[in-house]
Amino acid sequence: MSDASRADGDARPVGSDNRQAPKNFITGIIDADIASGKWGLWRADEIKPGGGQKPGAPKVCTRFPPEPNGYLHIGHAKSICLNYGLAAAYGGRFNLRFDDTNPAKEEAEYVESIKRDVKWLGGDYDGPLGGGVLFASNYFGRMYEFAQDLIRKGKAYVCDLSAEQVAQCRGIPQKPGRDSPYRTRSADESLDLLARMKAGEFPNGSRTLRAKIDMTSPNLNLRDPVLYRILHEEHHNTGGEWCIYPMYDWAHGFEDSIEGITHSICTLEFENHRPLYDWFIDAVNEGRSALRADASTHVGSASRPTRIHHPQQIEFARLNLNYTVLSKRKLIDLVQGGHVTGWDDPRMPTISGYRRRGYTPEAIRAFCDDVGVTRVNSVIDVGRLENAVRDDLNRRAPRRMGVLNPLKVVIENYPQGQAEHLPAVNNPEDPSAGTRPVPFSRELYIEREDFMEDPPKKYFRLAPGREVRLRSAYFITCTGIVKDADGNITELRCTYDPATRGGDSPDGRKVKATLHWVSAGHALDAKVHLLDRLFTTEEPGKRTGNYLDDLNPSSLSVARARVEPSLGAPAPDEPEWPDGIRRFQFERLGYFAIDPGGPAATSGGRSEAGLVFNRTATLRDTWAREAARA
RNA sequence: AGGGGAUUGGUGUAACGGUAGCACGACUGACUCUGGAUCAGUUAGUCUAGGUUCAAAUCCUAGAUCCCCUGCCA
Repeated sequence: MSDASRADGDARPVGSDNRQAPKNFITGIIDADIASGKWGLWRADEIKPGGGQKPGAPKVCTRFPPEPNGYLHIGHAKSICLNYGLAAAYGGRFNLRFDDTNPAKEEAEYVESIKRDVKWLGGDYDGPLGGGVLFASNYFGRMYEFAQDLIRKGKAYVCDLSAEQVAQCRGIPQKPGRDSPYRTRSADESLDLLARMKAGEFPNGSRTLRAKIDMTSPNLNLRDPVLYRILHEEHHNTGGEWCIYPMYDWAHGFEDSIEGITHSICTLEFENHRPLYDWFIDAVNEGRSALRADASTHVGSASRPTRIHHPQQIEFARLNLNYTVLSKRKLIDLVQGGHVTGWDDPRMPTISGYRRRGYTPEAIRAFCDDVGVTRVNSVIDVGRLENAVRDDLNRRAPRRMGVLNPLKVVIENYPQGQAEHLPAVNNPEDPSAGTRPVPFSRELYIEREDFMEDPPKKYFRLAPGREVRLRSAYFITCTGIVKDADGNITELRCTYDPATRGGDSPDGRKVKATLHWVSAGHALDAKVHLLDRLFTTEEPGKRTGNYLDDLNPSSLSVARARVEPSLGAPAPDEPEWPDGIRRFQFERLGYFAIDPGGPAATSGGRSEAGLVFNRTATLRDTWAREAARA
């Protein structure tokens, strides 16, 4: 669906770049539907002005239907990419619809965060392919009419049983349930009671409206499911208008029906619900006249309305990641328990967390394409996500130098008080990125780990008497070590070879290592958040039953770094990132993004702390692997 | 008296009766002013047992294992 290799960095949404959606079993179903003409063709009057659908092309409509009761996470990203990507690949329509049927748990704040995250990811819900932002609550009136219709048809009844009694009557999978004593209540009485439930005459939990299906069905969802419950609760959209709210199962299929969704894509656990959704639509359609081909002019009549649209539900396996928790409950616990700083903590697997950490939407889309879409429960190695962001940033992120753990180096033969600016390549993957001047002087900092007094054989970096290259600068040779009273190395004395200016030796002599560095007098102070995985085990909680036991105590450590001065303000040749987040590769260290702060950030905001970076990902480090093996 | 799904290298995913392929990882090597990147190569798989067929990952039978379903959550 997306082209993660796009280098121009513009903000085109997923899939609008004419690439085919990755093939999977869902595209197979859609292709077959198109071949059979199942969903018909776009009519001109169905396409909004400027819409991306073509009249006469086969109709494909998808949607992303989140409940606004939390922030979106990487699992939702898979669904967004899938649904938007399908609409894009087939010239269809994509709706963002909030499933806001439970005001007790939903908040407007979440609506805003979800819109932002979907858009950032490329789900362009109000662009050419988008059907806009929609709400289930906008359909409450029609759903209520459908409920009345079922009551009149003898297919639903108001039940006075308590929640416990309903559960009791439902039975267990191996045993049939029992009918509610209210199952035979007259339609007129149910209609009256439902109206009074809606008006708020009864307390929460006192009655429900239930479908009259089959209390002996092996599918528990068909044992007279609850359609409406009484909830005296203010709704973010409808206010106090309703004292009853539809259950998800009752509402969801109608939401898709009303919006003309053709392919209603959801996760595997809803497969058992599909017969119920089909039953609801069929129950409404019973006795109605068929849609005609010229449906635009066919409105039916009051006594015999036309049938409602019957979407096709398709289930796929949700995303699972190792070293990660994705259940909404656990994410809420992490936030409310103070184990992270908020929903957008850069260690969180939320879209806003990844954004703040420096991940790009292109990388997340590439990852979603990469893992594919199937009906098989699987666990994806989180390393693949990390690789996706490395892969994207390697091509696009400008290189800079920063020293996380500084060790002072004095170049003894470099004139005191002198400084020069050496050109450094901005991106070896992209020659057009040019160069930038980097100041060099007598006193420098290098990474403490880049020096060893007594190095093992495979250690290539600086050591007494050894010559290495300073990236884009000079060859230097270590001539002395300065230690404090405790024997800690506090400073290195080196000499440089003026003939190697720029990093090349005219005599062809080789060095085995190139080090990053900064000029002590020119470098900027920066705070760097070194972020690591939030959990130390592949399946958090597997061992003890409590996932919090597997929290990684060192998921966040803070480094006081020294970085090159070009980082202070956006350089003119710095790439423009559509989301405004400045991302870099610190040479030999990894990818880092300037922390944009966030509503939940209590520390780490730029204003109070100066320059703050979040480490997006480390570079692959074969030396670390080698060292660990020894 | 249960019902619904799923099973291909370490991981993920193709192959829809006709050469088991791709990606990631791992391992070798080359190259390199990032121990990065890149390039070349190696590695390793059809849940089990029967059956149908010239031919089975694919069809049939039996079994195994895993996931989902007993909210007035979604």
